[in-house]
Amino acid sequence: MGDGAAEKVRPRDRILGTARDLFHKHGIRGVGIDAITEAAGTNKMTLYRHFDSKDDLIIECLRTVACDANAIWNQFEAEHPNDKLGQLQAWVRTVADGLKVDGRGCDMANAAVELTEDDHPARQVIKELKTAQRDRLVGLCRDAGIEQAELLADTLSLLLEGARVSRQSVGAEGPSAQFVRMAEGVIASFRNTARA
Amino acid sequence: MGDGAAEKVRPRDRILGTARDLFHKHGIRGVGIDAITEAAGTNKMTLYRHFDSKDDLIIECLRTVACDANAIWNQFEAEHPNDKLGQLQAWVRTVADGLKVDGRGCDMANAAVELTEDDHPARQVIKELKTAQRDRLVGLCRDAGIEQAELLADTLSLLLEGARVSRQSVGAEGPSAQFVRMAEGVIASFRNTARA
DNA sequence: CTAGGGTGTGACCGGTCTGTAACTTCTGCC
DNA sequence: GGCAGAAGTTACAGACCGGTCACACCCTAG
Repeated sequence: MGDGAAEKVRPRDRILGTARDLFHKHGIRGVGIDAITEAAGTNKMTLYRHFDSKDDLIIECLRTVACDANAIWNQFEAEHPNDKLGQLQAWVRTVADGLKVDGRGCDMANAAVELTEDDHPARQVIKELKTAQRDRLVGLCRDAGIEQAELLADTLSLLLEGARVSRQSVGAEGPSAQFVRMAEGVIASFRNTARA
Repeated sequence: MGDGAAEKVRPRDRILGTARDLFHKHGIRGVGIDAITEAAGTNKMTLYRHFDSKDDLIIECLRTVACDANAIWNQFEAEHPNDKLGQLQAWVRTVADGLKVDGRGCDMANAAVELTEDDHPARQVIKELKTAQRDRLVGLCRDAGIEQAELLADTLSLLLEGARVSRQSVGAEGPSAQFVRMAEGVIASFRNTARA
């Protein structure tokens, strides 16, 4: 029931999509393989034919998350061509909207919290993808003409990461509600600092 | 073996201490009751005689974490009497040291990430205790003569929260390494803002 | 000495978890 | 139409989970 047109999607992609959704909502450790296959309208054997293990599925999910994030970055560039500062402001706005809409934070960060084993295969993937995101933000800040681009990018990163986890701890009315004001203030502060 | 003097500690306190330690290291969902009782040198029945359930134990652990945090706050006051700005700087330094030493973040925030059920009994406790911490930081900022005390406190909160989760994602050499510089910069910026 | 409360022991329950095996059914392509 | 490969089904293995039970123990207070 209610499947309809979506049925044409390959089982692998259905599994990937629903797993990502369920992991996001209930946490990685809070979702079992059976729940994923059932929600994806398939079965356990098919899942294990496409993915070596749950860990493999987790990693593949994180990659699609990063892929979607990159698509949004590209959208910023398309909507504000040759306006790096506009792209940075779009980033702030978009990210702040996400904070209001979604109660759970960053899938990568959440995964890092949940998967506590130091040698978990997903850990290096998380580090890799998170670092790529940081690099992209640093590049944007640098292109926007900010002197201390790394420091601004890192500051914005921590503010965002903090806002997302704070939202999960104390809710949307907590400190995370001030994210836009903070981010814009920090950006303005860095733009005025030709001295330093 | 290796117990010795610590044997005089009551089972309840041993359970509480080791549970807190294991939860911190491996995450709440990553530690079973059996692992706790074994590490605490006791057994499951004794645990359940002192705590109604695992959820109850989790909540009690979080309370001791908050209690310890409050003790550190009191220490700041004792070491820098009548010097609110000194207390704020001590907070920054202490918190930054914690970032270097400990690879896992805030137990409350981690618990909020792990316990995804909206009505989980620990969630309201987390919210309550986190709010209390925020209030204390706001009070400190206000007493230090900062005009926009709430905004500064919230900014510092998000920076810290973000630094702790970033450390788990990309390691100690990532953005979290700049926490002190960011925090001091933000504080200085708020002190100079009598205008605004 | 004795009574009683706190503690330890081992078995057990029902449930869930990841992952596998053998077999059947469907689907797309020549 | 028929064939190969993908997908579905059922059952199962082995481990672990939170939680309970009946019972034996020990230590201390009276």
